[in-house]
Amino acid sequence: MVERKPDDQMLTAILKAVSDPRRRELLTLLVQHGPTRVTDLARHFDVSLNAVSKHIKVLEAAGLVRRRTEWREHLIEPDMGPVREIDRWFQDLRSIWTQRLDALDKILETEPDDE
Amino acid sequence: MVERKPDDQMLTAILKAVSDPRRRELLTLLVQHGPTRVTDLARHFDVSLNAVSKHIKVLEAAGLVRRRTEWREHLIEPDMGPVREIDRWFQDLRSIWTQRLDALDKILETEPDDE
DNA sequence: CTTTCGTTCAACCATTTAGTTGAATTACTC
DNA sequence: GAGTAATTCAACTAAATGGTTGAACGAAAG
Repeated sequence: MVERKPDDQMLTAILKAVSDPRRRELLTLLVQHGPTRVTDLARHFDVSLNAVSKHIKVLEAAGLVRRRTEWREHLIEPDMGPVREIDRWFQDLRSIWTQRLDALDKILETEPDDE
Repeated sequence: MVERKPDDQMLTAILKAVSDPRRRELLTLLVQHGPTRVTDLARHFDVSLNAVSKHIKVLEAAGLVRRRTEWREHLIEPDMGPVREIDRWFQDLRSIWTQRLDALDKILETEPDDE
């Protein structure tokens, strides 16, 4: 459910997930401390446990964290994989951009005077 | 610890801006065709001109496009600059991540017995 | 058997967001 | 002067989002 559908939808999910500061902070905590229980993650914030639980679900749906359930304890761990999707998109964008500029340069080269 | 105050807000604005598929498409059009009028951009979508105008404002607030107003015609052009902020954040995150894994490796090295 | 623990689920509420339609603006053209 | 063009602004609606509180669940501990 993580990749395999390199669709725009997945990219949207990933970007939406990290566009929330709380979720970015959550991700930071996770890469700092490794697999962590939901309750322990929630301790770092002044919002309810439920709010944190929901944020984790969003990150999970975006494939940015995985969950290892050991009965009532759910260990959450980060997965940086999906970030590649973001990188790829921006790289594509930049490539189109520079390509266009190069083409423009060539035109200006052959046609020195213009209005 | 996480250094959240200064440009976290900017990062949020940028990520929120590109998390919308319509706005990503808008950006793609812009890097493909260069400076374009609002009306011409709107032609590519099946939503109202006003909707597109609002999307552009969001992109503008995030610094992802600039606007050159030549009387009633507003020329919109992309600015890839802010994308660096995104890159930087993810790079930071990954750096923390690999650093932690390295530290973990060292521990496992000296302590062959696992718990 | 009752309590505790870690977590999700369900039902709400407030705010934000993406969309709409209908002005208002203001130079140029008829 | 009236009409047109390109855009924003204002007001509104519907849906999504982030937050809350109050269950419920089911193993473990007392």
